[in-house]
Amino acid sequence: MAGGSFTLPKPRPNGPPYFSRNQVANALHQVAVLLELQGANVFRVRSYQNASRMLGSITEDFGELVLSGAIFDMKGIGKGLGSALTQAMTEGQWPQDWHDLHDNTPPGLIEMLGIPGLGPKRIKLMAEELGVTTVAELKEAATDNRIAPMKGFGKKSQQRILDGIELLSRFRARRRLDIGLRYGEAFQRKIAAIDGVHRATLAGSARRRKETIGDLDVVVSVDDANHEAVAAAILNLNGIADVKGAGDSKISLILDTTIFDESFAVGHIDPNVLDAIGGDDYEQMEAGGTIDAQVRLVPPHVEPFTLAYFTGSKEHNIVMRQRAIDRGLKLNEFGLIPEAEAGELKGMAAAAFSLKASEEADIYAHLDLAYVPPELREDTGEIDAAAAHALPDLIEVANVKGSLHNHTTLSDGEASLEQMADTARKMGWSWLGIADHSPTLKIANGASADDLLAQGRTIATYNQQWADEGVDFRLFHGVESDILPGGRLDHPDDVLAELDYVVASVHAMTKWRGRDEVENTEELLKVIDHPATTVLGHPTGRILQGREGYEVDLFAVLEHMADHNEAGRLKAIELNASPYRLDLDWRLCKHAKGLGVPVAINPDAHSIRGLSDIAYGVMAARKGWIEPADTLNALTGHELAARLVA
DNA sequence: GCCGTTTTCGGCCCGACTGTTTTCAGTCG
Repeated sequence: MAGGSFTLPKPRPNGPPYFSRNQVANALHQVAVLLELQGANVFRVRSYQNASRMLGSITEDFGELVLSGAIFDMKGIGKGLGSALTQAMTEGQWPQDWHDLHDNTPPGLIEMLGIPGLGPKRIKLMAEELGVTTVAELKEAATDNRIAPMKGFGKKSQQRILDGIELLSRFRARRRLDIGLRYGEAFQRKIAAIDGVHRATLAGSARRRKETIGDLDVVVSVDDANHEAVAAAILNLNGIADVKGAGDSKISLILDTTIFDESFAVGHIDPNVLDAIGGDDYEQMEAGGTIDAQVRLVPPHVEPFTLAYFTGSKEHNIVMRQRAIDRGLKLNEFGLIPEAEAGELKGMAAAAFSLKASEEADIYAHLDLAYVPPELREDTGEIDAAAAHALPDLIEVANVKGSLHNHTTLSDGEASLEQMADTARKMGWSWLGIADHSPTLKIANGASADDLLAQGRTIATYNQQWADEGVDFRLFHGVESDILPGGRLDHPDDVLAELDYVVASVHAMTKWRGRDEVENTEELLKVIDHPATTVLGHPTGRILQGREGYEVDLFAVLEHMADHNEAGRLKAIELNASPYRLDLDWRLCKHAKGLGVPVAINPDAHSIRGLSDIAYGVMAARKGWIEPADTLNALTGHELAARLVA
């Protein structure tokens, strides 16, 4: 989750506290992975993972939590982890055995975990028996037929490892949300159209709207009488490159682009960004390609349980099951079964005694919970909120009235000001913000101050025209200003004063990625302090599956922005809606919301088509617990104008 | 490693599938 290499974070120079919450969560995650590879007790591993995830979802000031000792009261933090974290935060030292774990684990083994079908046990065994410590050595061992003869392995395992290494190098095993959804929805539609299918639903991480998707899950409800025929029809669909396995209730297969009836075109990304992340290679990776899919066939009365089960997340399911156990019930993919009645029966047989559910909501109701939208099912507090009937009323695309960060032909956009405004109106928006690039970003044809001011005069003319005609639409005029050294903006103050707002963004990625978290964070705090800055654009600069963002303590940045907002100065954080970015990460949205920092969901559109990327931004915002009132997008043009002046 | 008003020890979610076995371990979600 937190970016950076797989090494324990270095303490900041001016502690205590010596580490940011990001860094601690990251360190805990690393230790969990390393312990797994050492063959440690799985429950011990889980406690590190739980602690790491918990840190990502708390809203309290983490440094204070540790320094005051309140950390020991957090669920999932006991004596061991509590004192380890306290020592780290107050003295700047990770426990010695965490360092030892790193020293004793070749990095290649961590990489091997990304190979499908390989887990910690078998990686450890191969390292011990064959001495392989890198993916390259593993490939060599498989090619030399040294893996198949090992106990517990065989020809098929060996081949699967070779295939997995190939996959790892091509896709890093996951696809972006937009790509995964396109495959998933195409596949789901084809299955739904088969005779005898009651319902086909896309489940898994695609339904939860994760920013990347490992494989697709489709839950299909079908009467027993049609089960076999439907299974056969699915295997005959176009778009299936390979069938990996077909059991009674589960079909595993690989889809390729022939699943699409129309031609497969990928989304748009700035050419300059594309170049920076490998250009053709990156495009090829996403255009050509395959995705794994699993189909589960179940009878209709079982389907809600199966759908809930395969929507996950795994962590959410674990908490749900525990809640069921507390009520004398057993929850699985077949039902919610009273322990006493089912006795020794298992699986579908026990499901005959299940409580009834015709929709997922019934399952939650049986457990005294409000229905939890799929996006929230990550075990980051949604169960407690559902128990208290305090779940957020999540934002929807229909709530969006406009967006602030969009480009025109004045810099590197494909569409004119008029075309962008026209499209926004057709989408039902009542306002649109134009923020073209600033002069320093030459590669994106950054506009000069004169051209920018001329654009402003054009916008004023249009706004007057619409007002005269009684049209409920207006343009806001801003700029996407590069953040220059020292946290300065890219135009003189008198030019900035002419604008409605400024989106301040980092583009000098090489420089920013070469620096540490402390320096980067300080620069951002400075640019936020500039009176003209309204929105912090794509806050980490990450490109999903392309490059990591620069190191930054976004918790500190958000807290700083919160101070400004409390003093009445609007400082919003962007959730860049491009499916290539989705930056701010959804995991931090909830934190922004808790601090009262408005979220600006921005398509960063470089074309009229780019405006529709708002949908992905809304998906990520929903995942981050965002309600309409937490955003700038749900404001009317009139309301936004008032906020920008204040 | 965490947790606990039936507990400070002995649990910790659950089942399917695969490939390897001949009753099961590993992986996955």
